[in-house]
This record gives sequence, C-alpha cells and structure tokens, in this order.
Amino acid sequence: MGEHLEDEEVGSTAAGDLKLTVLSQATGYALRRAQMWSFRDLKARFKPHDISPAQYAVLDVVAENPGLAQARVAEALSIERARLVLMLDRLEERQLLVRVRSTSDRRTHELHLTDKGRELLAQLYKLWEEHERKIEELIGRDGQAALLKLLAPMQ
Amino acid sequence: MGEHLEDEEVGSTAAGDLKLTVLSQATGYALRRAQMWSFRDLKARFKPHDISPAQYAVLDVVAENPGLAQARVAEALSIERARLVLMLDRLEERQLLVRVRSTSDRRTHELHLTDKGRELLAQLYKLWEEHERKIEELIGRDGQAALLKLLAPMQ
DNA sequence: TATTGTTATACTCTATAACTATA
DNA sequence: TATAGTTATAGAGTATAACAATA
Repeated sequence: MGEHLEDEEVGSTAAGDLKLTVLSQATGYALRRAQMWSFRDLKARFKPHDISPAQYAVLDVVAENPGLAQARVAEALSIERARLVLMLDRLEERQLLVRVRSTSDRRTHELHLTDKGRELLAQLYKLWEEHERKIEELIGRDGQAALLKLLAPMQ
Repeated sequence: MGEHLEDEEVGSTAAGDLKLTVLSQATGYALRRAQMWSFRDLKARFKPHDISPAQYAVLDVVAENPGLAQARVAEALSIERARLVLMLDRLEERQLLVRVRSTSDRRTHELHLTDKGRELLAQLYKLWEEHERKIEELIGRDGQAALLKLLAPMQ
C-alpha cells in the first residue's frame, strides 16, 4: 500500500464537479457513507419482513444467547436500555420474542425467541448473507476480510 | 490476506462472554460500530464549538464551493434538502454563513461562509486532523489509506 | 446503595408530502 | 412542467433524567 495518495483522483468526487478535497480524504466521512449504503441495502432486503437492521441485531443476539437480560443486550449492541424497551415492545407485540421474569433475579427479564421469531430469523439470515455477498462483489472476498480487520480497532 | 478466518477469534467479542457469531462477521455491523466510534470521537472534539460532524461537512462544502445552491449541497452530502433548510437556519443564525438570493436564477440561494465561518472552519479543520491522526494511531497510515480504498466502492 | 426495567423529554436525523415562487 | 426552497409530519435513534421494584 502506498504511503501517499498522489495516484488517486483526490479533491473531486462523483457528486457533480464539486470540490470536496477535505471530506473526500476524511476516513470518518467515508465510513459514514459506506455504512449508510450498507444499511440502505440491508433495509431494502428486510423490507418485506418489516424488520430494521437494528431489530435484526436484537433478534440475533437473543437467538445466540437465550435467556439474556435486557441490560446485557443493550450493552452488547450499544443501544440505550431505554430505547431497547420500545424495540422489545414491538418485537413482543409481533410475537417474535418473549420477556420472562427471572426467578433468580426478579428485576430482570429473560429474553427468548418464539418459534415464529426463530423462523423469521432464519429467513433474515439468508437475506443478510445476500447482503454480505453483495459487499463481496464490490470489494472482493479478501477485501471484505481486510476491511473487518481494519475496522476491529475502531469497535 | 487469508481466505478464511479460522485464525481469528470469531464468535465471541469484547462484550462479556456473549455469543455474537453472526454479527461479529457482519461487515455492515462492523462499519456501523466503527462509524459510531468515529463520530463520537469527532463530536467530542467539536463540542467546545457546538458543531456537529454534519454541520462541519456543510461548512466545508460551502467553503470549497462558494456560491453553491442549497440543492447542490444537499445532493453532495446526501442530506434531504428539507433537513438542510433547518441546518442552514442554525448556521445562518450563528452568522457562520449567508444565503444570497441568486440574480441569475431567483429560485436559488447562493451560499457563502462569513469571515466568522471561515475562522471557525479553520479551527475545526485542525480538530478534524487530530481525529484523523487518532485513526492513524489505531490502524496505521497504510491501514488508513487501505481503508479509504476499500470503502470507495461503497460510497 | 446499586441495578433493572420503565416512562418521559428534548434533540437529531430520515423519509415523505405538499406548498410557493420561479424557471 | 419541473426545480428550489420551505413547511409540516411521522418514525427512528441518541442522550438524559427520574422513578419503582429488587438486589
């Protein structure tokens, strides 16, 4: 990898013939645009199921860690626990998961997917794989692996 | 770069001893977390100036393209033009930029930074550079260049 | 005292739709 | 007709604070 970027067309972007010297070199801004692209793509794939990427993340964590308390889920996903309450209300209304009051610590709710939730998640998982394959098309399999490694220190 | 990830500790993360097999391999999710980290860092640096990363982007585009119409700015930054109106109200109130009705096309406003706006932007630019250097510390200069290249197809 | 789930509030952002003035 | 700027609204998401039940 070159140390400099002189070989790149820096200072102008696809957005017309605007000058964007600073922003086009901003890592954070590139991350934001890439993330927005990714979420828009995933959101479109999930749309028939009326599920957001954030809801998918919640369903997935609960599926992989049955009985988890709300505060743990919020922590793991960096969602405010106040926000998670509303998300879980939605998911519980749709009978995708249930809150079960814990007998060992009566402050907490153990979260479990319902059969319906597991069934939906299996379908969402396929769509997520399609999304990942789409990224692979764009930057290659090695690129995708490299990207995950590069992003790791920023998690 | 290896084709597989067997050498990586996949399936568990720093978040306690939770299983996160799927999410930890999701490129989109990694992008989201990295972007959130980046914006939180930049936001903290900008805090003394009460400027958000989004506002910084607007100031920067206008600075680099004086006289630009609102719709062009919205387009370039993928901000809804309805949203941009409110952002510009804020920035104009603070006398960081001005809207000037164009004489050639009286529908449009030409945007220009004020001296105060340019002065502030110069300070923000230094903070943005510190932010970029922070990323460089985390993933190295080559890593940063590689990251920008990897993200390019997703812009 | 501390934590869990909850309710509430303010602000930002996304996504639309509709209106007016201009072209 | 189409475009630019504006206003309005609904729904996410972020960031806090406070409260009751429980530890």
